Amino acid sequence: MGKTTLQDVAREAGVSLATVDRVLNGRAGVHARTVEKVQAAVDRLNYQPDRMASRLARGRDYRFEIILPIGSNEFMRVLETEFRATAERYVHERVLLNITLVDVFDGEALANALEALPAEIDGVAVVALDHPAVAEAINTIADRGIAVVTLVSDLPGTRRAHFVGIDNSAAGRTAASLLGRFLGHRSGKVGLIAGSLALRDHIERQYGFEQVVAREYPDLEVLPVREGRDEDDRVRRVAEALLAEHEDLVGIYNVGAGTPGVVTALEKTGHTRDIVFVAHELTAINRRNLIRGSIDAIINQDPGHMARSAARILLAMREGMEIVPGQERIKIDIFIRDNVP
Amino acid sequence: MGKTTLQDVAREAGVSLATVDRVLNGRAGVHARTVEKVQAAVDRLNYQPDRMASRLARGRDYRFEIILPIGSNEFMRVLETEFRATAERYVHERVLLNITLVDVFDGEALANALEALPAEIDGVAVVALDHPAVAEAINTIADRGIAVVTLVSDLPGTRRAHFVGIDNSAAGRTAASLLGRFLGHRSGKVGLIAGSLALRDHIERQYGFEQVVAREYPDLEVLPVREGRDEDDRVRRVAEALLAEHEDLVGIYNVGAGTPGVVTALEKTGHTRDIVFVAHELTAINRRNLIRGSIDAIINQDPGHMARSAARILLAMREGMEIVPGQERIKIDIFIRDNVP
DNA sequence: CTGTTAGCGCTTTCAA
DNA sequence: TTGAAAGCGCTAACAG
Repeated sequence: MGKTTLQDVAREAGVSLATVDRVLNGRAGVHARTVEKVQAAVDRLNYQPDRMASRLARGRDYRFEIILPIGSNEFMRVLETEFRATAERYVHERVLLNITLVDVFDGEALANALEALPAEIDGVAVVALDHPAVAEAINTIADRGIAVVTLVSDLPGTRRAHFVGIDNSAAGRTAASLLGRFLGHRSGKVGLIAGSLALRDHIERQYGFEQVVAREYPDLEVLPVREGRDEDDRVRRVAEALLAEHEDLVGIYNVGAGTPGVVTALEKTGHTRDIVFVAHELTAINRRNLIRGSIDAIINQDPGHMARSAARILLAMREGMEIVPGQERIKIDIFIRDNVP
Repeated sequence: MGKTTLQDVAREAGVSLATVDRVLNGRAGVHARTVEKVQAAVDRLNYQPDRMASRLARGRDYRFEIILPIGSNEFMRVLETEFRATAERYVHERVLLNITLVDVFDGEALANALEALPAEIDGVAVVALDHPAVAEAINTIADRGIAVVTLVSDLPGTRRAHFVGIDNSAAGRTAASLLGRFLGHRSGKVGLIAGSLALRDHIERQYGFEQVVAREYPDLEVLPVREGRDEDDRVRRVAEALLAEHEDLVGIYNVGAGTPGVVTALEKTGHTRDIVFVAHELTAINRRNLIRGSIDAIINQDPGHMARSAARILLAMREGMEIVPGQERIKIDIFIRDNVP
């Protein structure tokens, strides 16, 4: 029961309301002995603060910064839209979400954006590139007392408090399973296209994929990964090269964005039926291609879920809720032709 | 901005706080002309109530009833656990979730349980059987002013306010796609086992399944559905019969619960490798069998998500938020051997 | 039918 | 270093 209130604690500790508030919120200027007395009372009564009341009384807004990749990557655009929707919902609860777009493929730029953040902000969610400058920037602002949450692509080893995203190794393993089973033990080569080898989520997917192919589908040969920068056109050229160079290509796994590029390549060369193509992220464009049959399966991370989770975690950390640092795993959805929403 | 408060509206309308509160919460005893004045002021100022403040001030608890099937159906037990967890989280927000277990396969019993609900409760979530008595009971309590939400299995045509669950036709279609593609165009018979033909979710899955097989996999013959009552033992016997009667059986789709029964049948007859088996609900037991290879794919509805959604909707309806009556679609998750969590 | 008033549990000046 | 008191936006008696 949330029955015990601040009042009860104050009485029990023999101090005033304000003092209890001070120790509970770690505000300075309280005698060590008093702190202890209050702590003891809190424990004894098993006091649980009422967040509704506290938010009401505070009046001030929370400010969070969301840093997303700029560019044509459709998934990121959807994610942005979801964050805007989340922001709207939260506006009535006194929390402000500000969205900033930066070039994530440029480590220095990302690091600068991070360090340029005003000191008053309460937290930041960022799609992180695996670059030394970025890691350093994250540590810097984390030390400044800002809660940092990595989004989509993690940066373990830094002092980020949380990661919100899918289990990318599992996603890669799933891609391999799907591709392998859809192929029905045909043998041949499989091409992999990633956005960048400095994007940890892509690398993890690749590892997961290769691991399952090695174990379960030894008749398949995984070609060396190529980079497509998550841009349709660049990805298309990579796919075309793959198709031209390997006549025994039986499958393609697009690890990152730019799926329409692969579709174009497949269509132009007339390979939509005989090459199994597994992609990521269900966007409007991918959805259409899935239904038309140019994509065999899509492995998805739900952008709405991610945006809401990130906002919730950022807020929870600021409100002093007990958040176990670590990660919030967003579930993987799989779409095949007949279950697209 | 949620800047405008009740005060502002009161001033603008030239009435008191209490009167605004009355019209906003639809309480009786307000002159029609006053109501209009207030409404006008609300519209003019685009007033948005502050739910935190209102919950704080109200003090009273909301009471919701959750009615779930009793029995060994593991998915339902997990759903129950999730509801208990949700209840715990909500206790600090002044909402009480009470869980009642009934035999859902017994329409009369379910209807009685529904009608026996105390009049003071604010809402109920129920896994509905497609039975006339149940439909009537739902209408009765809905007319009594209680918000009714159907869970997992819907009952359209009644005055239930909302349905929380997956798109079961899509689930059935997905099962067919997976089974068909995993079979790689082998031909033969496919057996379907449902819990009961009076469970609408099972029927919808069956339809979706048959539709895709007819359209995409004409070499597959879908056998008439059989009922397994969602009980492991009964399901096992049905599966054994299927196996014994059709030597050209190539696939099984278990539409409802009782999946361990199918696994046992498959193992005893040595058919774990050559028969493709698609099941529903990722529970601890199913998970193990998936990894061991006795199940080829699992289509899941996330019980945690369902419990949280149901609670949220029930609450939102009571707090007068604008909830579009209809359905809250829970996403379908697909699990295959390499992505089980 | 309508207004006044006292809180809900917490934060935040402002004094002491 | 601590306490008293005034709200935050809303609800709910209780008067009028």
